[in-house]
Amino acid sequence: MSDSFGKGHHLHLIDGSAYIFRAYHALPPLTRKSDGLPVGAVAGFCNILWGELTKSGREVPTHIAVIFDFSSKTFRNDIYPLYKANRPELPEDLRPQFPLTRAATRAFNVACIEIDGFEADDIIATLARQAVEAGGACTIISSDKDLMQLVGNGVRMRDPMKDKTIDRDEVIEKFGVGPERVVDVQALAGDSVDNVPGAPGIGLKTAALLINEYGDLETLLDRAVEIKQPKRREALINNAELIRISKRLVSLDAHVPLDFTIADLSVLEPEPEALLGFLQEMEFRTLTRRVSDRLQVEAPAVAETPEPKAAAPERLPFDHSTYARVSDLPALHAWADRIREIGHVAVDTETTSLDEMRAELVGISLAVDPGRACYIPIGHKQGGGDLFGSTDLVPGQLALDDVLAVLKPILEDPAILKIGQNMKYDWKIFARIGVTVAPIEDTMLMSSAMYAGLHNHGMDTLSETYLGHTPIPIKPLLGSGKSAITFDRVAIDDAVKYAAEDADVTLRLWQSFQPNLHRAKVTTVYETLERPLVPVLARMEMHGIQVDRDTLSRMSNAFAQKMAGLEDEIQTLAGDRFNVGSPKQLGEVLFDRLGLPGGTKGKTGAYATGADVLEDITTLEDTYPQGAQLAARVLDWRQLAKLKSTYTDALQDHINPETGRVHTSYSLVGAVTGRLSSTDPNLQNIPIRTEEGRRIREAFVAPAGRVLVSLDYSQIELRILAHVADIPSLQQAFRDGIDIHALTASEMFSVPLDQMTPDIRRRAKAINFGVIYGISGFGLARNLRIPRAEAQGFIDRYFERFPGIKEYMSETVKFAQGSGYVQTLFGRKIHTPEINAKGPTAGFAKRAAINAPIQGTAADVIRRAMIRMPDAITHLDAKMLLQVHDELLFDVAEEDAAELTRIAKAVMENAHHPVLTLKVPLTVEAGQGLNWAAAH
DNA sequence: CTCGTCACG
DNA sequence: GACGTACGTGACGAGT
Repeated sequence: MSDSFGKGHHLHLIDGSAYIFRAYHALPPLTRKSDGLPVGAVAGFCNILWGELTKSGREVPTHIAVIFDFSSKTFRNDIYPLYKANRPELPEDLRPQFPLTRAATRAFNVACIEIDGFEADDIIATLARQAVEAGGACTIISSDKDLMQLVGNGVRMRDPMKDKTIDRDEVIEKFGVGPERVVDVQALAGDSVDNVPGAPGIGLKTAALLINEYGDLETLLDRAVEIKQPKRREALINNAELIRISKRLVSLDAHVPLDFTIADLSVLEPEPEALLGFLQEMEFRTLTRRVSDRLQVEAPAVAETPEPKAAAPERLPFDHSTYARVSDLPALHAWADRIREIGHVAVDTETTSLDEMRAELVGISLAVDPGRACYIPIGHKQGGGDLFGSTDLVPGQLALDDVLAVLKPILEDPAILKIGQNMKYDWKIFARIGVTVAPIEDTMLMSSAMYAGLHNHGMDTLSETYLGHTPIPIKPLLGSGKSAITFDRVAIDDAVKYAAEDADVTLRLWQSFQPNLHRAKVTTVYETLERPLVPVLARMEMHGIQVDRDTLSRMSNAFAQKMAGLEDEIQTLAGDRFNVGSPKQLGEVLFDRLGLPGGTKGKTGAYATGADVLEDITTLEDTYPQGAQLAARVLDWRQLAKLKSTYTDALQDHINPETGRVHTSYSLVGAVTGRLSSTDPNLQNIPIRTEEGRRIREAFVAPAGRVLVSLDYSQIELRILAHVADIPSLQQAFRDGIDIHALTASEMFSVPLDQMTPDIRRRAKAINFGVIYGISGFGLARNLRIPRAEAQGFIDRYFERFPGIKEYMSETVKFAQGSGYVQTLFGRKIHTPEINAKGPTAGFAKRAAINAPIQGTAADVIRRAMIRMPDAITHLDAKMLLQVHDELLFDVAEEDAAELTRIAKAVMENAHHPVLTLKVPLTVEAGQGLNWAAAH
């Protein structure tokens, strides 16, 4: 501990107010159980602060402080009374938490600083300056752009949420100028959130442009008359005083009088009693446990303190040395006995591959109580991973058959719960050796039901977030790259620790999640939409779909030839050889060499060359014939390159040599809305929109004597929208089976249905989709390639015709802002932690919040259909193969095709019953054929 | 390992 | 006359 500050020392300054707001908006409104005191923001604040204090790495501070705003009135209000005048009122349940966050900071034994008349940012500026002048380093932990002017000369920032360092480069990326000119740019651009006026009509982009051209703000104002654009010139000349005031508002005061020195801020260990006392008073169970765990480890003297122990008696630290290795049958039977006694067990399998269809079982781990877990090695091999690793088994392992003789009855026992993290994986591994695991619990799915939108649901995240424990990483065991080994080459002693810990973590997560599932009111979601889908998906994946290698291979060759031809043409047009697949090189050819207009560089400094850009260039035939042709060829080449690399080439590699079929893997938690996602390979994005791409579906075939049947929901999201937004005319149209886009067009543009033109219908269709996505004038304008004003006109008229839509949108956003989540009609929750953010993030969050209930309800509907499907079609020779969001694909014996279509259609159309009655019918369209293209 | 691009609903 | 925007995904090649 140091009582000075200077060279070699490192000061961390935490922007406390920012923490509070992030914490408040990121968490559901938590209250203290005993008296209902709102403490959500305090809880989040403590979690972030504790994370910051226990962070390990090279950037460990020697000195630290949390800085807060004292009040909303500061010296800036004397300069400009309207400063921050349009800030929304503080939420009622947040205000009382402010003093608590100060108390929390002190409880963690961290200096807590606030000074009347100054913003936290000024104090941070002052301390950062002093730190650098004393020869030390300073890291500001905040993502506030107003602090970016301080970066440089030994001062850096770190965004605590993204854990991203903000250095000079990031500042330039954000403001277009270095830190020393940031205030000039801010003074010009103003800030609507803080009510800094700036120059009217000048935004960040223009401001940076001007400052870069003239050097600094004063020079710019002096020479404003030279500016060519009349609007800009007038804006600067007429508002010079306002701009200077703005600069004073955004400039931080680095000379705030302080009654302490940096030396007083040295890092101190928390006093266990004070800290645990505070946390217990707040009734933060998890954090109390986590802190007491940690302090016991680091400060053994505290272990005797009886208080914290009593607070979390059930919590055991993770101790890898207690995990058992099971090498003989008596030991295995002892574990089996304990499992039968308590009726549940956490299970995890270790294998040689992440691909369940090729993975070989290496071992099984079991956990029965927290801290009580074992690993049963079965397939570990000799030879530690060198190239000539033998195929001899390591001695001292039980044989698979002997293990299964004991475990199969347990794994299939309807009275014993099998708990896993991502159970679909283990289910498939066991299924391949003849064991059908049931009933199951899955901590990953529980997390997804409770916390979708807040974080991912991997075991590491869950363990860190809810157990305060970082599991042993797999990387050091397996290595990486060329020298990577498979799990069967891992030393058994290491494997025991790693594998048993996974089961232990899973068990503890399950215990901690159980009560929360009810509290979050998502038990039904978990039990009816998540858990039962596991065996359904596992069977679909294992069955796979037949893909014809020859068809793909022929297409690959044809594509390669066409591409070579196009490449020649492109090189000729360009006058030089370059890599057509490189967007960077292509951009240089188009915009530098050929001098085409419209070249815009993105933030990485590369020209944008996306399809929309290239399409615009193709229209310049008269002025730039060469460039227009080149762009057209590149578009063709790109399409072929995509089809070849992603589909015709890659799919061949995914044909399983044993089954001759392609086995995708669905993720139940990949999408926050509840949609599935598909990987390795992704079979949910096989081409269909272009004729050339569509032919790839001809390679997905039915075996001899069978056919593929495709059933897809017609307009399911629009139907759900018509229901939730309660639009009678749209609902009636769906009931009458009228073309919904044509009807929309007719209502909006007052064109009778029998006089509808394809173009008007196309526009209405774009608007209908836009609404589902949280429409904006900008987005629609870009999609339809029409002026923004016209697009806005369409939207206005749409809202006029269908007022329920606007109401739904604002109600949904309002709900999200109040609660932090939105819900589907089946109760699935999707959290929206960014909904109260400021800036462009808010726009994203709002649109996502509008879309999620619609997309999510549709996802729930097809999940329900899939779960019911197997029982509905048992009497038929048919298999469900694929799901593509609103489509199910079946493989069925020819003679059963008609019956399957009838039944599966009925299951899908009634999937929402009985829990939900919609004011619109759900309809399903069917097709069948010998391949997927023909079935659609 | 990130970015740009593009395939799907 | 721009803070910046349609929603949700996964895979590939290029380039760092």
